[in-house]
Amino acid sequence: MGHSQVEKAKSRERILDAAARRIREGGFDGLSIAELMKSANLTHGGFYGHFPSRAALLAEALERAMDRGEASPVAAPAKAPGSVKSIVNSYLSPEHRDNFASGCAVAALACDVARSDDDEVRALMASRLELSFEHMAGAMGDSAAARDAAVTAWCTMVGALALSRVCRGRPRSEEILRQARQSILDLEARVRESEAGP
Amino acid sequence: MGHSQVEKAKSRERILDAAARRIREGGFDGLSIAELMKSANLTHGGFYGHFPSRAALLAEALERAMDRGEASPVAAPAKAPGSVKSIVNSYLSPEHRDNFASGCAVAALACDVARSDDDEVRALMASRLELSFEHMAGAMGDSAAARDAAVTAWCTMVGALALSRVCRGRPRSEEILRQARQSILDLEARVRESEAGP
DNA sequence: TGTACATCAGTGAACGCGCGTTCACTGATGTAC
DNA sequence: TGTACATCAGTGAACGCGCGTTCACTGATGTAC
Repeated sequence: MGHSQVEKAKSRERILDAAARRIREGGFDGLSIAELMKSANLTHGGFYGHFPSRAALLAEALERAMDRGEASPVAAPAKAPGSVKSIVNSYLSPEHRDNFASGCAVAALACDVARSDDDEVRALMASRLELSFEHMAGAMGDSAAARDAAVTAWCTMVGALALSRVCRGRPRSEEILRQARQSILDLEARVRESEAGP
Repeated sequence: MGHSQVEKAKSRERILDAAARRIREGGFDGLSIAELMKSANLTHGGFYGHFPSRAALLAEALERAMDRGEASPVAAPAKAPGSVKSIVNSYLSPEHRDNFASGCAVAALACDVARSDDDEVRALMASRLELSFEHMAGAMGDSAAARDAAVTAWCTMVGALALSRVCRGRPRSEEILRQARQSILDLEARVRESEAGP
């Protein structure tokens, strides 16, 4: 191939998209440069023409994973606010549970990021979480109570998706999703009541 | 050293305890046989006198991690039931957040187990989760509503601890713990009301 | 338009390293007499 | 009690392997004239 900046940029995008999917499937440790480059139709040696190191790629791939995907908590704020019901119905669905690669990066990687020594990586997820909290607070009415409830709702959603995945193949897996959906809708109802009250 | 069955069993315990701590700190991928054996004051070659493979150790280490530790959701059922307040106060504390090695294995490893191909590993966490749900249901009054709420409470606790760890060092980290504690206490209050009602 | 040259994205062999695992050996302990 | 032997938990060198990373090279494309 010749030296087209456009072509090079496209290669970089392919690598980054593949990495963003792969870390959600297999965690940070599950990604190897050779496999990654192969899945982007390149050979491993070319990697360092695009990224300075594996660690630098992982940080960028996490960012991409958090910005992409229908179920991403961060993709949502860009869209119309949506109802709490539509949020929990898509987030806490069997489809999202079964689809790691294009699902929520927080649910897929929270444990990995939690124990990461890399401050950049933790800061990145922490800042995207703030956007997710805001988005949920908006869907709940944007009151003070809504902003508090949004944090709980996110904890419940992330925990429920992870536990539901652990239990996949058992009836409990669906029960977890259903319970969490209902609890968050109840939570919203109480927030709205307190809003309407004195 | 001579061939004392007792001494060998003690070595095995040291290896297993060290492994149970290490996987909670660094995930399954963060454990290497050589480092593990060194931390148990042994050399790496002796490992296979105790376990048939790394994978077999990981399964046993996860089991141990889930059975041990003050904050473990599974250690709790063995103790007196305890109040919901005492459970959330210890589980959702900064101390638990900062202590991976002896903390809850679910919060530390849910993402890793969720994506594990090893059915044995997922089945193990799934079965211990059932005990945890039962324990929480008991603390909430053991009604039908309590059993439902227990599932939500666990999702919230696990999610909150993981997200709080991601945000460590930021004010948000403590806010997450506080919000989750309060929400679970609110949840319990509503369960008790429904119990006392018609 | 056609030729000569420069650029540089991508190639693939090679590196040092740490990993999980194997195995011949060691030497302290328990047992037999 | 003392000696000779058997046991076997633990040792440490060695293995093949895949990893992240480096680098001399290739060859298609863009540019200059």
